[in-house]
Amino acid sequence: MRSLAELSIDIAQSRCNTRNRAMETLVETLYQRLRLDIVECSLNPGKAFSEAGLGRLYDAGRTPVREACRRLEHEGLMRITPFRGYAIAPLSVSEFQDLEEMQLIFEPAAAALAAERISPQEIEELRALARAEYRVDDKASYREFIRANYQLHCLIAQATRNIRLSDIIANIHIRLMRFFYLGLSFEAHGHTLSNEHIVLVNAIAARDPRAARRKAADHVTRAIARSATMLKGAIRFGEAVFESVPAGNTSPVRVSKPRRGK
Amino acid sequence: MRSLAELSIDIAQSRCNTRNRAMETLVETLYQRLRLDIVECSLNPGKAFSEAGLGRLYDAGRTPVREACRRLEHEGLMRITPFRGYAIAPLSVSEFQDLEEMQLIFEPAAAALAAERISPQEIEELRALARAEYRVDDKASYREFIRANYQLHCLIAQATRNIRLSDIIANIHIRLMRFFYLGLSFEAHGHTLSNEHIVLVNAIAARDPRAARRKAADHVTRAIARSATMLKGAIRFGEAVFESVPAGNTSPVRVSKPRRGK
DNA sequence: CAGACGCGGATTGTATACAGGCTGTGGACA
DNA sequence: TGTCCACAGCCTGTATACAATCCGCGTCTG
Repeated sequence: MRSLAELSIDIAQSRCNTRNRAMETLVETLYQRLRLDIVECSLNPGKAFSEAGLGRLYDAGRTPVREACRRLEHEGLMRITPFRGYAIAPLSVSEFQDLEEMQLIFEPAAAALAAERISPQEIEELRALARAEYRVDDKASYREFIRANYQLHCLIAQATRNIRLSDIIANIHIRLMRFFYLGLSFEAHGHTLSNEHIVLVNAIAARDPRAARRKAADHVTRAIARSATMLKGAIRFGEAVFESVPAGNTSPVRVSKPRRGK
Repeated sequence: MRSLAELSIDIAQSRCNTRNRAMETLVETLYQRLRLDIVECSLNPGKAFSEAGLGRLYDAGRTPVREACRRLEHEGLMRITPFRGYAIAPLSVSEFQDLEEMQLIFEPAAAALAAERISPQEIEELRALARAEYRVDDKASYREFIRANYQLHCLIAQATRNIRLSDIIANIHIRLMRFFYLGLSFEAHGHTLSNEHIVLVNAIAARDPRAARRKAADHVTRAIARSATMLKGAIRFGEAVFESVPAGNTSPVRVSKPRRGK
């Protein structure tokens, strides 16, 4: 199994393809680290921060923090309130539903395009990724599976040869990963999903766009159905909080120390 | 006909819905102005700039320029090369094709969703926008039509009630507008498109998702077919340049004054 | 006691100073 | 004459200083 560091690289590599070189500037590294921590939920959704606070946490100045956070905001991972402060973007049921709705639109289309344009070696990579399963009780294998799932879908998106489309799909999956990392399991058994993946990859490998579209649609539809039942138990006040968060730090308002007595 | 100032507001209002208040900070105004100038191509595609140069142009410091440009880069309107400089994102045939491909995926789906969720008064707004036509020889009416077309499609996207999806569709149209502003006309006569819009809006107003999906698909398909023939005359070396650009300023490399003689 | 007002403190927005990187030019050398 | 190397200059990346903004609390007033 791969290490966490490699995972960071994996996620990093498949991000916005428009930027060519990476990991050379402070903003870039900070952005990568923050993104990983947000996606893996080591930074609790909804948690509030100040620029200086984040700077202390990640040992960086305010300027890089600002830039990295601006980028994360644009990707939906962070929320910025002008003159107020920063907060890790909270996870909500409505966001989850929006993302699933988009998946239902994008993924079948992407699969169809990929079936027409994918290269032989990409097909091999896809097959390898589709073989990934996980054991229900093994936390590590589950996290590994989340990564493989992400890579699989990103690879299909890349195979469309439409960079802009690929970026958008990758972003959707990045945002979805937070829900999975927080414990929203894909399902009770690890091989059903794997089977769906294999069927989808087969259709793409056969270069059959119509079949690929249908299989992808089936896959997403079933995933939505599965998560729907799971979400019910996790709803509090219309917002889904999948992990206990210290009450004082959930609100995106100012983080203020008690005023000093005179 | 509305003024240019109002157009600026129109475009501004329908941008990324995640940010609530606008036009209060320097970055925000600078961003809006830059965006408008890029979309309307008063800043030539491909033109290179330095932070200080842009700052002089728009009377702002380097920090706001940086932030605004970063945002524009993320939206595909600007290109940043680390340690090198900034350039207005060039227009390429491949970008145009990518955008159209995405339109073909998103618009029918959005139309179908909108048919289910749109409100009565939004339908009225849609009808008003769909009535817009343009006269072939009237530059002003053409620009007005571009704006109406943009608003129409954005309104449909908003009616999906999926903010993330709506943002993405709006971005696609913003990027497409540059091509139109540069002179890639929609077609020879102004009413064919209007007719397509009216048919589409009718399907949405009838709350018929299947019809809406089909009409939107037809609309986009025809638009692609129309633009395909027009593009042929505008291709130079694989990159489309629809307007004469001073040769010295097109390349995204460093803008450097000739070195001072000793 | 309720509501309005003003001040304090902390935080973000912006400008500016400093450091590091990249490119182009000019000269030295083969 | 062609190639390589080093320096100079400009530019971006980052840190820091100053200004503007907002919130909370205390106080004052009715």
